[in-house]
Amino acid sequence: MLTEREKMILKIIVNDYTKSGVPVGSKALSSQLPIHVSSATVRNEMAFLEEIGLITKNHSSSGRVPSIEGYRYYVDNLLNPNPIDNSDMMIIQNSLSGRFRQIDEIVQQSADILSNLTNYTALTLKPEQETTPILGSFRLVPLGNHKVMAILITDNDEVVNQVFHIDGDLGGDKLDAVVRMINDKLAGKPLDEVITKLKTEIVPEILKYVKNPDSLVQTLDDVLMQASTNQFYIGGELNLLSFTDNNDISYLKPIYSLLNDTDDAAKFIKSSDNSISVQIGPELSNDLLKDYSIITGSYDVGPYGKGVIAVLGPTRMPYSRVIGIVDGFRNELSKKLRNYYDKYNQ
Amino acid sequence: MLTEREKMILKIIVNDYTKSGVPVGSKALSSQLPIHVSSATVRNEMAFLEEIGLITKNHSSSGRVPSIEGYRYYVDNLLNPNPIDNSDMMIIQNSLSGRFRQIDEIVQQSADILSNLTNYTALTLKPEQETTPILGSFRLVPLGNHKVMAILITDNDEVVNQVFHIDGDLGGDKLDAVVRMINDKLAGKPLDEVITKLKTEIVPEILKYVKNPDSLVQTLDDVLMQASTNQFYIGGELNLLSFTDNNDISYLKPIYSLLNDTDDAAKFIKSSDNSISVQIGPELSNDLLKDYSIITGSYDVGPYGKGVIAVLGPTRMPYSRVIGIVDGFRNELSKKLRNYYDKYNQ
DNA sequence: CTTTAGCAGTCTTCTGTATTAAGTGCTAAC
DNA sequence: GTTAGCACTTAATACAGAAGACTGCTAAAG
Repeated sequence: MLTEREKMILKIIVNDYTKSGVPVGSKALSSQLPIHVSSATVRNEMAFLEEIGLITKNHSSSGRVPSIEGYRYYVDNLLNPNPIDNSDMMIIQNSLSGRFRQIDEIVQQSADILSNLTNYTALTLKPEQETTPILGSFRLVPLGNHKVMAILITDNDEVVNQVFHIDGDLGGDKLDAVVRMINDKLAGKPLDEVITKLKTEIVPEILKYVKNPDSLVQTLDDVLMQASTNQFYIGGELNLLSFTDNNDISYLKPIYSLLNDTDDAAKFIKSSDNSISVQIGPELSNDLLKDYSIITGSYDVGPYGKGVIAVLGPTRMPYSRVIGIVDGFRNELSKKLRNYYDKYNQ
Repeated sequence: MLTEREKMILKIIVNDYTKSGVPVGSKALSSQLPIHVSSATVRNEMAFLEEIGLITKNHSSSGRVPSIEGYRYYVDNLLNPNPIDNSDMMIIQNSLSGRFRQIDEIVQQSADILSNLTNYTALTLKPEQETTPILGSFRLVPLGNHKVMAILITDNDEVVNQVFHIDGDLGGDKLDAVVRMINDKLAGKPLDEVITKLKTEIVPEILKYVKNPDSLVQTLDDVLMQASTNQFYIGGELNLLSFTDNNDISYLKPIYSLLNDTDDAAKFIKSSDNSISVQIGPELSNDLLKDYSIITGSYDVGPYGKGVIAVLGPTRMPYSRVIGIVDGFRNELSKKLRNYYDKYNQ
């Protein structure tokens, strides 16, 4: 347990350092403390904080910077989240107030807004129910010229489509028969079950109608996969450049490919609980991200599931400001999306 | 008119400099010349080449680098395009040999392959006819739950779709009536004409069937716009970082937004003629690109129009190698796409 | 027992200087 | 026309010294 004064000192160190990026020394610190103590006293306290591992120094005569444990202590015990700026809130509300045709658009745009507000990189994940989505219905629309569009609709408002070509002639009535068969067998079933049944039950049936079902089956598989993997958006990727110290391309490339791999990236921002969580550097257990922190906030669309927004920034980021923004944003987004769902999905 | 020896010297300067990035001096140059002359002689020649503006130096005692005019002379008169590597050709053929469902996929993937081969940034444009595309047909597919998908098919194999919501109830028969009306009036007409007629002729008609046609009309407009603007793909955006000297984010950001603006970027790679063209630095007439060159090559899909592939690299890029790659690539792509069209669009 | 002033010592950063290496231009001889 | 030789220019590198920012420790004061 730290004394009040030690807490104050740690707090100022974190605040100063995240603002300036310069290690903070005893003199500057003592002048900022609300109680009057000399720099020598502060030095004693700092020596103690270093001993217990909350701060470190770069070399023997430099100021101190927070250690990972120091950040953790700060985030858990010291930080009081800045309430979000009025102007920032206006920006959020304005950008979310436009017309949207699909959830994807809102969630995608959210990534851009969030990255603009923070000047970091933002990641957003669409709302998702606890259970696997359920196949609503399935369509095949002939477009003429051997082209067919496959459309898949899930119970959570997701529409996935893909155009493919079919060899030989296939009349609209045959397509209708295939569609009826598939819907009879699979509508109302969870997608993972649909995926397995596609191979075992559907393919043999399709053979009755279509001679060469390869492209149809492949397309079915594709749209199913697309509907069942969780969609993931990134905003402000370029900002990584400005907040990474090591401005070296060979260093950044693997980070970019990490971010663009949906599965990998999604696992960093799956927030366990209901609100805001902060993961700092090594806590992300990926060596590439050891100098970065991720702040995740989940947003809640009631019966339609939960989504996640997240900000990726340097470990030395102004946590209280960013947490305030993420919190404000997730609340607005929840509101907006509930509205959207209520309007169209009664 | 330059003498043979002057040409050789200029050629070696460009070759050396594009390879190493280091200004080239008289001594290194003389040792590379096929005829034996002393460095002093070379110095005399270089002084002349500088006088007529083909090379410059950074400071009074540095080696020489090609000027923009020097590059231009080299590209126009000196360069003999490397035939493409066998291994590179294999890579191209392999990546283009997979199954593709839509043109977009091939063209998009081409940008990635091309950027990988060159380590620069690649831009690709879909094939386009000389005349505006023609509206093939138009569909509205009810998806249930107030959702409707609009699908637009053009005569050049383009399929554009968008989901929108419709207030109130709108039975399938009403939708069918709207679709029939639109197709009757507009099918077979060029898209630009369709766009203007949408507002004047179609909207009043739609009002007969739908009370609140806003979202429908907006969607029609969107898909039309999407189908009539030329699609544009970028590969290897990140490579910009590694070949830009000034690794400064504030310098790169405007370039990225320039590249991501379809209209702006497309105008740089509209190639006038039928083959390969090279635009060097200031010739691009955009100050942001003054240190970059663009090599464009058009590919030809016969009656289905022409597309463009392009490579964006630094002015000091190995032109002969890159030109070889672009040329090899456009030939393969032409073949592949003709194949594709022949197969499905008889 | 805590706080403080003072001071020696450490390390970074900045500045100026010297040195080296690469390359040019010019001149005079071949 | 070509070449050798030399003086001159500039960038890059290395080094030394000074300044500045801190720390840790000690000893005195509260």
